[in-house]
Amino acid sequence: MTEKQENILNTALKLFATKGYTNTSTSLIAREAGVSEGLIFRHFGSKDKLLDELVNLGICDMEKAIAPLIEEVDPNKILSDILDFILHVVRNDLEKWQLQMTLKYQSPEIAKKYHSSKVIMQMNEIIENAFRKLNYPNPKAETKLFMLIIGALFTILPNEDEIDQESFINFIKSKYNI
Amino acid sequence: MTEKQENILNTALKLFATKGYTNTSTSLIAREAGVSEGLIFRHFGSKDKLLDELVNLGICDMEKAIAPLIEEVDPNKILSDILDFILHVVRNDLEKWQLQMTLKYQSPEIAKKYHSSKVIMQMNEIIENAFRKLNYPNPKAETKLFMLIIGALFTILPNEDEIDQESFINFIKSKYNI
DNA sequence: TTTGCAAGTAAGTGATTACTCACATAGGTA
DNA sequence: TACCTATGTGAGTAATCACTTACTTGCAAA
Repeated sequence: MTEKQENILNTALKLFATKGYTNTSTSLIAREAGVSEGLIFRHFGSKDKLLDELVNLGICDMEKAIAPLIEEVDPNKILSDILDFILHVVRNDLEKWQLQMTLKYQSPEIAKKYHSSKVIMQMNEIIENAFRKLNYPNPKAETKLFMLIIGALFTILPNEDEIDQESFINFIKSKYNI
Repeated sequence: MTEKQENILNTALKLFATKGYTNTSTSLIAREAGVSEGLIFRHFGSKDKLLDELVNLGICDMEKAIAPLIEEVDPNKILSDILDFILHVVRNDLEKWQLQMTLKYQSPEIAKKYHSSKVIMQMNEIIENAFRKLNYPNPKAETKLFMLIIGALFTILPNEDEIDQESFINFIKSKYNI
């Protein structure tokens, strides 16, 4: 992985996440990344495959992020950690994760691949297990709602100031008694 | 409003909602609507203004939809009716409402206009008032969460079968004791 | 030293984009 | 009848799109 390759990936990630996939041209990516447009196609083949590559990298990041949760036994800590993680991401790593979360509006086919990936299934399992341990009557639906809330947080939190972000996360925690 | 004008509006609404704004060309709209491409610009000026027009019509629909809620006094009925309305929309009028709900991924500027429109503020008020009547300790945050859930439902419900749709809505109702 | 190959570029390609313009057609009014 | 205006069209426009091609450059192995 050369420096220019990384430039392309970082730039594309930023632009896809902020402007959207179809709204971002390959010529703009090249210009912002400081490379010739042809290089994008030399390394990644097509604009589609470039997005695909970013999603794959996102899946890797996701795997690293949930790794500590797999061994965690306290269900309350699991839910709490996830919400803290969201807050951390929105403040520090937004672009990287926003792309994954808004993927369904960028490219439905690639989104499908992502949402049926092993990590997402694993994430589901971890959360469902937590709700089961906590004796929630309907852990499956509870998980679906929790995942829905997490995803939507990425679309509203970035527009709020830090205080509101934190107090809203704390409010959600209180709804789950954590 | 001539028949061809309405064709353009209906077709654009369908395509913007399903394919996305930037992914829908004016030539495709014209072809699907059975009119010449020039007519779109004669009547609406630009692709942007066409979207704007659709959003304005959406705001009108929204006003009609929440009108009955303004006079409703039972807070539980308000929340319940809103969730039922979501279910009804997803099943019968999806395209029309999906555009509004996914607007932030289509055109951030126009989305801003929509989300700061009078109707949305009113909707917020109605829900917040309901939570206040029900003595929820934090009605403002509760409203934000409720709106967040409603918005996100438009992105996940359409992919599920009718039984799952209904049971998930009922699950959410049960979370609010309705 | 020579060879070979990956990295990188500049200048293209045809297709498609949003949009314009000259013109045709109809229906109502003076 | 003559004229006007709104509705509508088809063939354009320049710009931009994703992508290709012919061509360097730099570096490492033979």
